[in-house]
Amino acid sequence: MKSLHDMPEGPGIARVSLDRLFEVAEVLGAMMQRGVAERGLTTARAGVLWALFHDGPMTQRALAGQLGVTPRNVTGLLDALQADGLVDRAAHPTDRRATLVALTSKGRNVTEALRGGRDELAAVLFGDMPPGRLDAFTAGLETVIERLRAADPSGR
Amino acid sequence: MKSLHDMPEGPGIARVSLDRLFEVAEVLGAMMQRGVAERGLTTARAGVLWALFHDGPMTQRALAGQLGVTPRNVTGLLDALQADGLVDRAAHPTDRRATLVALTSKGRNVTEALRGGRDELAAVLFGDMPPGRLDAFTAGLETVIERLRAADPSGR
DNA sequence: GCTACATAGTGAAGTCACTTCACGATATGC
DNA sequence: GCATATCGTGAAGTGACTTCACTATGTAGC
Repeated sequence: MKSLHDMPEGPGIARVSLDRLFEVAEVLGAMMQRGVAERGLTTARAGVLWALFHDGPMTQRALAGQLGVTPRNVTGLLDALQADGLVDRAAHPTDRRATLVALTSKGRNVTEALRGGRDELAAVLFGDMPPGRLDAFTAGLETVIERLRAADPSGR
Repeated sequence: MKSLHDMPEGPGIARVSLDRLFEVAEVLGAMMQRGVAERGLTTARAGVLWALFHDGPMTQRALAGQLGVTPRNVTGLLDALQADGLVDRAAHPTDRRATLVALTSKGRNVTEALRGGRDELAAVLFGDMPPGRLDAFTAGLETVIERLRAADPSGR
């Protein structure tokens, strides 16, 4: 009676592919962290800027939901971003408990620079890849994402 | 004079691909963290076990080099792993300054379970993919890794 | 053999991302 | 008008890191 674990060397090619995937995740994470640090940010703080950039001003609670972290954590991240003049906390027009968080113009500039960096990286990585191959590759990534989310009940 | 940043929507498909790559990195990271937490570990501690599992007993300094962190940090990680009975610190046979770190049998069992989980995940993700497609996908990943490392002077 | 210098591990102190819990201020349903 | 849910934040704690200083030991060079 052979189970998965009895295989002499595991699932072979599939295992190598997964290892490559982990490797990409690691190197990409390191690269992003470095890019973001160059602009005086951390990945968590950059995530806040990114969310505000894409979805506009928001309540701290909404931001917490968007980022998948606790509201308390958002408070801390915003304290730092506000100290750097990248975001602004304003009174909510109708709910006096809430604060509306928005990017300052400086914050918008920084985030646009971040986006520029991402686009440059995309060009370096994929710019010369023939469309057919790139599409296939991206489809593969999407399949992986899908199955990963399906396999993980903690889904987000 | 058009530069990359003047493009109305950026590099298009390439940008989407990179976003998918980030998404994979994120979801995969979350999944690994969850899998490892199920066995009472953290990703950093699991990394230590993994290194010892693959390369055998090692000096703390060597471990630090392998993991790309400071020796001081390794001390802390090992303290936790030792408290859980997963690793063992023994005197180095020839250098009395150094300690030789090795997996205990419990540590080996846990690490083998981790490996089993990885193999199962690999099977779920790639088990049913036709070899040709899988090879192409993995080659794509390797190209990405290569270029990422080339683009990052901090290379590891 | 002894001095000079490099190296192995760790204490002390600090940063950053995160959490849970408690609490005051406000909104809201009935 | 009052009970109750919700918004943000103080307090306290964890885990992964870092740098710096220090002790104990190895290793050259003379």
